[in-house]
Amino acid sequence: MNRNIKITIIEDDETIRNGYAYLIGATEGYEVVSTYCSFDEAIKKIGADHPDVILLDIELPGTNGIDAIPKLKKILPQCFILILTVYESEKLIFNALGNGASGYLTKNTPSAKIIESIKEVKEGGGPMSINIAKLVIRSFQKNQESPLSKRETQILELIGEGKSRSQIAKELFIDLETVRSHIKNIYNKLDVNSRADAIKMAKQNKLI
Amino acid sequence: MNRNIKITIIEDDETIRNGYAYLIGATEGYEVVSTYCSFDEAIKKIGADHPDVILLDIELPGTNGIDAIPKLKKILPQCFILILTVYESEKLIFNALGNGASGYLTKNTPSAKIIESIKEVKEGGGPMSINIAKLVIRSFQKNQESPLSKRETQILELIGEGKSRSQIAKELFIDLETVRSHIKNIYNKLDVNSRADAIKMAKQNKLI
DNA sequence: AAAAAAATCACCCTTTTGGGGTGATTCCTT
DNA sequence: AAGGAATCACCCCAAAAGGGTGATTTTTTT
Repeated sequence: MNRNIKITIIEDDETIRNGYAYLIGATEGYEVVSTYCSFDEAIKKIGADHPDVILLDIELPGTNGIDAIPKLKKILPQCFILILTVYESEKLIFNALGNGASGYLTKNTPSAKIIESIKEVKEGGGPMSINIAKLVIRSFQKNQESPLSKRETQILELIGEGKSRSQIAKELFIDLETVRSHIKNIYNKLDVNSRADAIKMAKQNKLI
Repeated sequence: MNRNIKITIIEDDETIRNGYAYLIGATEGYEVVSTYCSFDEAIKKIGADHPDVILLDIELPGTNGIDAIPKLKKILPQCFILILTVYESEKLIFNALGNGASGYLTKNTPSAKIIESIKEVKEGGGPMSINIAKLVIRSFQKNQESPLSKRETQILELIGEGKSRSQIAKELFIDLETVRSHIKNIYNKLDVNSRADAIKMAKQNKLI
């Protein structure tokens, strides 16, 4: 017989916390080993709980969920962290994933799906709600009607990699002056006058 | 009654092409309006087909699938493109999504899932095979055992945004010399001696 | 409490880079 | 034939980058 999947819930809203705990605990094969109302509470004892999966809220009193992720990972490196939140902000999601979260579910996710996601993540899959998947895909989509020409886009990409004019010139087999010329045109088109601003503008408008 | 979802398949392998065409065509609500064995063939006539969804192979003779995406999008801006391939390379997937593909399915995807994905993408969802989702999540995960300190990582990130020492100093409310010092330490730890190399190394090792 | 690591600042030095201006040529594509 | 794209040239100067060396103060870890 398989061991139960051990789950810890960190969520400040008591109703939601108890709701999830009941929901998950009532499911065959799942076991809620502990619940906490904040990360700062959790950190004291969670090491002894050794859960397989942590359901982590983002908006917590004290240490927020995003900052909590790496600290939890440090104590429980093998543990999978599932973010459960109402927000769908691009930055938040990417930060959470970047910090070591294994998945991201919004709170409107049906309970069956949450149970399924816990199992998925435990087995090495990457659960993402359809909304998150959409967001991620959109975040990759470049602007199709860029004001920049192909060459200009290419050069802006290299600038984004921190390369100097001369490095770019070498890489593209063109003259240093040509690179300068392209950069001037880029600055004109984007209405900026520095590398940092050009990169910022380009990323905002998904030109690179 | 709802209109059928119109599908075009661009795939060079005849067996696979016909297989998919049969499979999809036999499904209620789905209609294969055309099939092509290459993008260069397709481009001539696909405008008149106005499909809702294009199943696009990556490894095509002539123009490859990745380069084909923006060109297809230009002719059929409303059309969704689903990449169907054997490869799961990170770069390929991100390029495809960046060029305007709406989803990505590997060829071992069960046929039922393909049908479902077509519908999903048509309704604005973002279909991603579980493998792709994993890949995307992994691509966001930063290296947990970075040799760099927090401050160093932070500064390296700003360098990645093309910011100069003085800009970084202002942003972090520290002295220009301190920034220099951090950068020197970063260079030492990463064993590089330029911004571009540091960024490259950092991205390779997912330090930023 | 001691040791190690991280973060802070200082001043030496030289070469490279960056950004602005202005203009010209060639090559494609429309 | 016109316009955009890509190429190259030369003017200018201030700013930035990179290397070296060393020191102080916090913070973290042992």
